[in-house]
Amino acid sequence: MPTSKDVAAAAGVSQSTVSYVMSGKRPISEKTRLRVEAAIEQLTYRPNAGARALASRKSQVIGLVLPITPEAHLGSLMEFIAVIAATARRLDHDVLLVTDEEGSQGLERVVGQQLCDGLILMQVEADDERIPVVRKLRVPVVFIGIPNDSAGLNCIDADFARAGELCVEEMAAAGHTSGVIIGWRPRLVGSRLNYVGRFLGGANAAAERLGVSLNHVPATSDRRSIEAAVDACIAGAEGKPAFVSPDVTVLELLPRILHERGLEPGKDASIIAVGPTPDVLIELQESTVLDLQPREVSRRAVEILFSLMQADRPDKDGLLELIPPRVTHRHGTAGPTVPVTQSIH
Amino acid sequence: MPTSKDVAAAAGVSQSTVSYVMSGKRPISEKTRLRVEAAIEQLTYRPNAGARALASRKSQVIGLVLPITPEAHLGSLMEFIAVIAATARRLDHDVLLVTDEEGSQGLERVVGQQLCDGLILMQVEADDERIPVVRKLRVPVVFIGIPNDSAGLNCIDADFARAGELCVEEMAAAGHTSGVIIGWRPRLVGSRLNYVGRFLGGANAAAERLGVSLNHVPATSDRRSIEAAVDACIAGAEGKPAFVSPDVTVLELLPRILHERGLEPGKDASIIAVGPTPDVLIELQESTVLDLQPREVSRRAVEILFSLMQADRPDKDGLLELIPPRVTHRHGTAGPTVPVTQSIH
DNA sequence: AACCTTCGTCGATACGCATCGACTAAGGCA
DNA sequence: TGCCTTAGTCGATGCGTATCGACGAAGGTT
Repeated sequence: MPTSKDVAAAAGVSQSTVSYVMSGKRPISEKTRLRVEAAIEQLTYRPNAGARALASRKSQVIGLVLPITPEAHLGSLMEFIAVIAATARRLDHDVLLVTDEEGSQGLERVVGQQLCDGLILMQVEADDERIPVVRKLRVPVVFIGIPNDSAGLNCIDADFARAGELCVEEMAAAGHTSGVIIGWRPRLVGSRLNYVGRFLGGANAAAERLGVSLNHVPATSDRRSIEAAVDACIAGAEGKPAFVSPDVTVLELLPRILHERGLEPGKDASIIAVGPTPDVLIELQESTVLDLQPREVSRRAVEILFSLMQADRPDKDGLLELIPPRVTHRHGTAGPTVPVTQSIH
Repeated sequence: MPTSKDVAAAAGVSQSTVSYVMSGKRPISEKTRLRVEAAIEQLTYRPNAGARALASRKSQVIGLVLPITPEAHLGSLMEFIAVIAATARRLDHDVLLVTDEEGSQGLERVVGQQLCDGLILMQVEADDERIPVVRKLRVPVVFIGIPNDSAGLNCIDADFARAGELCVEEMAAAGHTSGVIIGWRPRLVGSRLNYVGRFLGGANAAAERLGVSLNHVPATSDRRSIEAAVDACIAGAEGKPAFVSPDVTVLELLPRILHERGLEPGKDASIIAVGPTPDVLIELQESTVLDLQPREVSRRAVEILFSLMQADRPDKDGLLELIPPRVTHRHGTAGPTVPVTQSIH
């Protein structure tokens, strides 16, 4: 493997000049720069990451910490990861995977070894056991998710409370006076991931404010219990019933179930989908869609981390950023149509 | 951050002694070793990864290369990643994520920078464009997936051909003379990921050998087209029909569709599930299940990579390892039951 | 008794890069 | 003309670790 010394020799300059050409931290004459760049090209020189990290005290790597919990939806996790990796690369950094087999010791290890210049923590729980560890770390950390005590921490997430509000506001705007939230799976509802609670909190507040009667049942993959929830809502509804759900299976079944009961979505009843995956969307017509913008959340997480890494004093006050959901009204009858109208509240 | 020098001072030995205590590459007296270990513990010393990599020419990191293609099922990808990361950690290495935004240049970069000691490539296509690049790399590489020309490469995957065979053998053993494979999604069938073809090849060969009449249709998420395939199979079947599918949606719908037609799975018809996810399994009773053992594939990929990394001369002949599927016969009527009988062919 | 081996430790060096200080040449200003 | 600044480059040093050679001590062999 060629070193910067080899490049220097090939270009007829000193090693330090090669370094300054690459970093741009001192002025270099056009002529010299071109010679060095040509030598780099010709030798296909790549700076040795270890040496660079040792000398500069920066690894150019960020750590991505993922607890692989059973309640997590692995597919959506993967989407976050992809965006985080791409964004980091755009900022000339790589991503180290830190799974939580080691528990929070893994964090201490990768930071202690100086493998990472910063961390992004995913699947943050309400009372996350990693928080006390993080507070002692000497590198910036960004949480995706909002723990209960977020003081001094840098957190970002989709604004689930606002999403809950929006669902109810949409209902009210469409003339509904009652609706049901067929929510997340029971094990998720009971978990320490608090976004379920944030969503319901927002929804309930809006329901009270707008005079909408709102029920909530957890989702199951069992058709009969979904049908029971639907029927209860229909029976209890004063006017047209409205259905809110973030669950893939529920969203797939809902149109069929409503159809069997002689209700036409978009006319006799409303469906509001929360953060659906693309394949659900294809079949979900005549509905309102809340996009929770996972890609935007991921992108911002990386951007925040970088701004912290560049800051001189990382002892900031902490930061809480909530990405607002996007509301889309879908019309049409079949095929992978695109949204027709879109309103941003 | 404490360094090995600090540890040495605290223990009253030289820095090199600390190094030898950690590596065990030279004999150290019990007494000295305990003193050094106590100092390490007390200072919470962690060797600097950059310095270690620089001096030893090993980064203790493996690169995981994932093209984030739309046809990939992100959830199952994530399962591979989790197992790979855990296995690597058990072997005292970390995992660097290399997404394919940079294309195959990303491989050259991470290896050129000596960020990784080895690579695992996922989502390997029949005629993968990364292959020529890989052949020039100076680090060991393991492919998960089997390209058409695998000569000199180290490849591992589930044995899809054998899985296809097994499906048909299971049919024949259960007395079926005809069946249908409701396969993967069309965009996957048409993609360059060749496991679909390997599966069908194995199935067709076995069908011919055993005199089973076999059809194949791609899967869709559209219930009507699935029903059409089922009806065609029922109509064309001489005896009881058999249904094979790897698709989540199809497997969820199949029992219901059969039931509507008065057929009872396990009695009047057979369902063979190929590599289903846990949530599908919960509802899939009275069926035969082929576990493609993704965790075993991931684990072996890492193990093979390590054996290559430890080998002195990496210019081996290449290696092709296929993990046999596991066949399970499921009985029972409801709930997350465990398999009752299991046969390994 | 002379010699050889093994054990246990130390000092010195190299790994490849970033960075600081120093130096020269050239230009600006009085 | 003399002084000061800036551009452009080089040499030297340090980052923290692994590893090689050397060395004394202890034990074993003839």
